[in-house]
Amino acid sequence: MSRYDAAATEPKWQAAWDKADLFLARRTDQPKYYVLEMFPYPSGRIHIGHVRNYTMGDVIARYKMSCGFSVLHPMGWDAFGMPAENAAMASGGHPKDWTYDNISVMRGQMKPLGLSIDWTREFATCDPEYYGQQQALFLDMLEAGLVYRKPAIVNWDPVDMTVLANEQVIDGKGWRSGAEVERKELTQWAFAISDMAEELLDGLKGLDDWPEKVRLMQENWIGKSRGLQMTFALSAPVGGHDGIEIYTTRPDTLRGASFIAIAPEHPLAKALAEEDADLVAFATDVRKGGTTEEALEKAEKRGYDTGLTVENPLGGTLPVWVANFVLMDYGTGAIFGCPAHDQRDLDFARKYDLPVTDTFVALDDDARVTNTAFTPPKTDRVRWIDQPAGLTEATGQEAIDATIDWAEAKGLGTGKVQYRLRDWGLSRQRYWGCPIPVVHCDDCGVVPEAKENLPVRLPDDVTFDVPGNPLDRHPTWRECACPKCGKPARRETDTMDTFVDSSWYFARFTAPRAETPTDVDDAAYWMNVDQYIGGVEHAILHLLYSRFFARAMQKTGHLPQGTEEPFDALFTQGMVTHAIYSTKDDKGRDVYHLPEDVDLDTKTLRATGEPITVTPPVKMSKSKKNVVDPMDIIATYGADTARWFVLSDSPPERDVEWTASGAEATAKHLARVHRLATDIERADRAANAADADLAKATARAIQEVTDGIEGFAFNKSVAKLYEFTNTLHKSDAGAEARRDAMKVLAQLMAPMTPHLAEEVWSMMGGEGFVVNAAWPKADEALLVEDTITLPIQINGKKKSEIEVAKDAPKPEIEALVMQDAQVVKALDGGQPKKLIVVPGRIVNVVV
RNA sequence: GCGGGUGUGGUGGAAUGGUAGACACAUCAGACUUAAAAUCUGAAGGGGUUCGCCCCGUGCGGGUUCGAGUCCCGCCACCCGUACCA
Repeated sequence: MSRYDAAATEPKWQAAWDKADLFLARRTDQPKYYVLEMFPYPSGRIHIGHVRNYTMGDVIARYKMSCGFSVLHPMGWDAFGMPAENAAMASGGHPKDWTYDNISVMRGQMKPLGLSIDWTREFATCDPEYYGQQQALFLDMLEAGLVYRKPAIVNWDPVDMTVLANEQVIDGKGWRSGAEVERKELTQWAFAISDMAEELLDGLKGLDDWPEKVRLMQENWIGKSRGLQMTFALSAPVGGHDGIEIYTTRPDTLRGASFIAIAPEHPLAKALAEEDADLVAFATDVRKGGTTEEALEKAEKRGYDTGLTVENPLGGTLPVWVANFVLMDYGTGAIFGCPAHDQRDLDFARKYDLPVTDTFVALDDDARVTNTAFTPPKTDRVRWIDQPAGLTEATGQEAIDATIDWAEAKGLGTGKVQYRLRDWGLSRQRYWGCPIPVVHCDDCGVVPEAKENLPVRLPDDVTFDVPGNPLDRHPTWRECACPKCGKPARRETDTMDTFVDSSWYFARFTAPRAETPTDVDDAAYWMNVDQYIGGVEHAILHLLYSRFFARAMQKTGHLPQGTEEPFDALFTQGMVTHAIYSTKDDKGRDVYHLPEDVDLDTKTLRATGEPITVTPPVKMSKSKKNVVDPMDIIATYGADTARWFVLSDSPPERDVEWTASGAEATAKHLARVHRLATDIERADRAANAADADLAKATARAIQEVTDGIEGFAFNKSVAKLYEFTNTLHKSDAGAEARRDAMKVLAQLMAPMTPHLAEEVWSMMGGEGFVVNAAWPKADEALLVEDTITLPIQINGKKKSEIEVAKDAPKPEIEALVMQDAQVVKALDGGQPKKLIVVPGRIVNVVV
């Protein structure tokens, strides 16, 4: 008997599929199905997370093909971004070469997986054909008022004189220079996504096939809140200001206000700074550090007393402080602080010795705030102390609404809806991205490039030997003619955020070679994406930006109606994590090592014997070197083993810590299936009584495996396939019955292990390709069981069981239960306190 | 800090509020073999046992229920995101 030879079989079937153009997406009169996995960044080599992601998509794509859909399953490359420039800096090459080389390596690694991808649609976002269309989109969005320029804060490295990504700021210091990073304001292009906040929030309601958690995260990110905007009059006008406009989501706590805090960038703070050197020093000092929300939130809360006061409408005055925790971006850049009911305000008040005034107390507890702010949920009822709107007992939310009404009636302020969502700054001071197609003209100002001049191509002759944007220092690239007046002008040297590239690629796949960003006919046929699959790390930004782009593309005529929500169903797979292995260099910095370079038994580096530090598993990333190359599994055991292996065991939405142990056992199982097929091929046993049992098991397998695929529980489908294989293996049924069951097994395995499935299908005399064969349907009649086993619990613990007819009436079951030896023993002659019969499920006897 | 999630045997995991541990991995035992590999068969949560069974057990502490891995409250640990990593 010959062993199953994956190395020979897999290329054979891949060639056959190619020859038949099996995966070419065609517009037909069948219903269409668009499966998309988030496209990869070409980091160099595929990792196991990719295999997991693309195998899942392939299972769906092949399953839907079998179900009679015309399937679109494309692949491309999210090819712009920082790592290419970092590589150029580190090793002197060119980002373009690095990127295209990586793409070709990764494509070469993906092809052997036998994915049902229409490779004719492949593109990379760094292809001028793609980014040129993106520039056209940008110009249309500019015209439609969806893009504008505004000041934005960036991480500034004062030594390298360059803007840093958040990732490049480590503990508040520049990653290369080590200099303390400052927050600096630059004029940047931004998409007006916050204008669509309400729409984007509202749209979430219809996304029934998205994970609830993703919708929740997006909802919280958009952060709609209703609050009060009001102006506190300054006791004495200063620098042209006679009041401070604040925004608060807790106007109900106005009585507890003990100070006003304004952002260091607030116009009043800036005005005061002109004559106050100490304030300048304070503002400069608190500007140190990175721009992330996390860094800002975790930074020590610090303030500067301006000495100014404002009039409190409830009587008295409040001091005005400049505080580092007030953000100019949100609301009005000014707040009132209520220490009793906000921990941050309380910490601030204790630090600077400001009063703490309770506004409300718990219903059943008069305790006043000391060192922990009292912040019950807004839905809890509390007892109010001298509430401005006159409430005595009410929930926080009721009090907020009442206080806004009260303030509006008294003319103190107005209720206002605010969103946490900020506009999307898209300018990047980097080379390897899509050039922003505008020109700066001394006479005409900012002028859009003419569409006939697109694409604005990146120059190839650039170097990365010094920090900063090579486009900025290129000798000639900036120089151009103003599209409006024709005079010499300068190109914009900023490029676009790479999130722009990934915000419309799904639309481009519907017509990847069109001369316009999309072909509306093709988009109308293929959109929306029926099933989108990707990492949960994209739950907010990428998905929100794509939802915004779909709307923007509709407004600019690039997408048809009905595409506002471009992803009908979303599945977020868990992270593939792995421990990190590191040593220290002579400067005490971490040096990371690949898992294959490490001896885990001795916890040392194989090459040098140096002891390593093992850090608990986190998301695989190239920079931490905690990546595992799936190619060894593919090379050793074949693609089907790799595919089956990543699908089995772990539920797809859960994070998995990667371990390759077990790959061999997977390969053995697939060989066993092949052996079983060989066996069945040769068998000639006559039909017999076991045939019916096998038919039943087959029906159940169809049912359960299909349910698993439909429900993205591939691990359960795999478990059922193991079970069915064991059943078939042990079955005494006749040759024909076993052959029929084996054909079904091949079909059910086909989405997961397509090569082996084709092989077995052809051995069993199946017609054509298994992927084209209609998906098997379970015979309903065979799924029904006549008798069931009913467990008997005594006081909630299982003690016994009885066999009953499926539809046995309750009295009959009760009678049987009362005769059960265990029950008789437990009752000891008495009567049960309670007898609970759940038909078809369980019996509980309470004694 | 904030938002979201996860936690079950040695391991990955299964379980519409209803038999906890399906299905696998690793392990052990047996068959086949001169031997090994491969293959096949079987055992197995932990502890106790008079071999009938009994007790304990789903991160921790409470609660609801005839019945909780599942629902509620309070913790702990880890993961993802936190707007310039992609």
